[in-house]
Amino acid sequence: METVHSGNKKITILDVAEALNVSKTTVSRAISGKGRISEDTRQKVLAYIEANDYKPNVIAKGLAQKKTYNIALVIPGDCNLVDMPFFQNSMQGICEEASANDYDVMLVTTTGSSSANLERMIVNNKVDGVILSRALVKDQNILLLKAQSIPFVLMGTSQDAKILQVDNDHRAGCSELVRHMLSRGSTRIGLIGGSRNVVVNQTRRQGYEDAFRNAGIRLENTLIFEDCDRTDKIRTAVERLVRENVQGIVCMDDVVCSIVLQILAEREILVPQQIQVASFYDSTLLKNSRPAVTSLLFDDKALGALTCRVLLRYIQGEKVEAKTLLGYKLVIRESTLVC
Amino acid sequence: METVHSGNKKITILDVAEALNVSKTTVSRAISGKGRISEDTRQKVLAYIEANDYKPNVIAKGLAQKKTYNIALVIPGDCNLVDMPFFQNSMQGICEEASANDYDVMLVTTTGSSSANLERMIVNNKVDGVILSRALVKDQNILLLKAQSIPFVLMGTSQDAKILQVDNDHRAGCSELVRHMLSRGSTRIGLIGGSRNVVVNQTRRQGYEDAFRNAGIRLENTLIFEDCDRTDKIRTAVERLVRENVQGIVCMDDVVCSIVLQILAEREILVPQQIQVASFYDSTLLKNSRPAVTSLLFDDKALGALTCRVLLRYIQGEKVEAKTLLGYKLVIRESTLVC
DNA sequence: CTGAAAGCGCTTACAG
DNA sequence: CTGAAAGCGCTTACAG
Repeated sequence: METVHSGNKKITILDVAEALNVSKTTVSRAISGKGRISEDTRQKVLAYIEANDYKPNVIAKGLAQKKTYNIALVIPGDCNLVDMPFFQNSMQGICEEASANDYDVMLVTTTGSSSANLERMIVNNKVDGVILSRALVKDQNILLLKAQSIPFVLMGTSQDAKILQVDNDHRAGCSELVRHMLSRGSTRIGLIGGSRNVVVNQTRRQGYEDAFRNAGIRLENTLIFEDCDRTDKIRTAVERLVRENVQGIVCMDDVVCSIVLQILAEREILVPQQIQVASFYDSTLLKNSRPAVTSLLFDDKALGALTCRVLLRYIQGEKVEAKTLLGYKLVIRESTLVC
Repeated sequence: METVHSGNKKITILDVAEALNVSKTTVSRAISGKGRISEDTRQKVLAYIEANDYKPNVIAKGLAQKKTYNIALVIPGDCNLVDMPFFQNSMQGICEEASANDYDVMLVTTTGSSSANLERMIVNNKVDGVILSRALVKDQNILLLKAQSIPFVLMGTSQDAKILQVDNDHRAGCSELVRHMLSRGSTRIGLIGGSRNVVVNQTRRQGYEDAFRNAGIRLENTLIFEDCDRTDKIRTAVERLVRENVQGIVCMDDVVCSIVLQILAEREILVPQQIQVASFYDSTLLKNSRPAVTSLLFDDKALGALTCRVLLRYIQGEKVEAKTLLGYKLVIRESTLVC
């Protein structure tokens, strides 16, 4: 049993079987741990494999088992800067978790309307399951995945209880943030929201509403601006809110927030003295802003890892939670500190 | 030849062969287009496949051909916000190009020091080639890929001429940008640069130096600040440059630039009247900044697509350019418009 | 032009 | 406890 590093010729299961004078079956069993095998031969095989650097061909293994050991990660091709840290961080969590379970991650980008790339991946049998990284209100990808009846989990929230979901608890988080602002005598807190077609924006809005309800303060619809996905719309919203004499503005995300801060600065409105400002999502974008902005902090990497774990468990036939919510951290900074 | 949509039982090559009373070989040939086959039977097979929605199992095909029809995309797990649009956009270009060639993209995140995930992917035989999305000066991944002698192309620049490379022409772009600033009487333009361990930062610096050389202006090393990867370092650099009475500051990227703008604003230094500012990289981050910032614009999606195309051609044994540079666009905005 | 057969590198009943 | 054989779904010399 000598160690041979014979260039880059890949060694196969047959090679190790012959070298050890056992059958392929035995080698396979030693590796997989399935089936009866004596501890002796098992160690012998493992030692040889270790010494000769044998790596089973996962593709062949998959073919025999009708598995691929791949999962697909679907990310929207059209997301904006503010969403990127989320995708980036969750992506890393997913990759690491997958790796740890000997799975690999296939990347699929979809463009809002078309799920063509995802469909191709599925009909080509290249994946055992799928992670969706964002839900739209009417989601093509979800429709497709259900039709194909392929295991998938949504890293986000859906009204459809039959869909496996893992998400940050945006609703509770946003509610607590707004409660924080309402608790200091303020009753008029405006909301500048994002696209209503994106589920998470709806969820955040619900959190906003919860806070008012819990505090027994009447919700004024004139203080809520949705679909603010462009600077001009945000500008209009800010101007209206200023005219409405709001005591605070909550922004759907950091990009919205940085624009809001800028508009307020132009109009020489002091934050937080005249108007408090907070963001529902904390990225590095606001790290250098003055004043520092109160916002919610989520652990996106952990979210990705957990989502991946749920999918893999589901694929392996284990029982999984239908819906899991992860915690948040309310980070109070200067922008909501009224003296 | 009736169309059957029999639930979700996947149909195999054997099924279509039997239905048509031909051999698997014939079906295979009709699909691949390889080998002699009568146009008649070819059409017959193709029609049946179309009607019955047969999709060849790419995994099995790959096993037989010792291919995977997958490529790996390596992205750094530790990149900061400013790099994300680049990764996001190039990623999309890569995915689309791969899809168009019936290839799929596997995602690998690496953490500076460790190439473990990449290595796993390779020894597991899961990919035919690799795209590297960033080069470090001492790059672990490159070392690994060379050792494994697996096809790869770098979406970036390397001194090593033996590495296939596709990159934006950062050097020419940066040179032109600095020339633009020098051409208006200014001779003292400072540089605030990023990590010296990242190759592209070196390339940008070369462009900066080229501009001085071409203009016959002496380069002052006291105006060059590198490794400015934290706010405090940037602050120090800006303060020194202000004391040096520079007429302009070029920033390595948009994050650096937005911080620089902020610091100048705090000190009530007018841009561009007192100091011009420009960025070597244009992202959406500066879209809303006042004044609008002059910077370079690259087509990252096209870069990704081309990189992917080069890799696929190389894998298929075609001749490819050793190094390709893509163009840029100098976008002149208010921040460098001195009257 | 077409097909039988061997093979890609594994797994897994089945038999012993 | 171990192995021969069939099979996963394809491709591709080889022979006709």
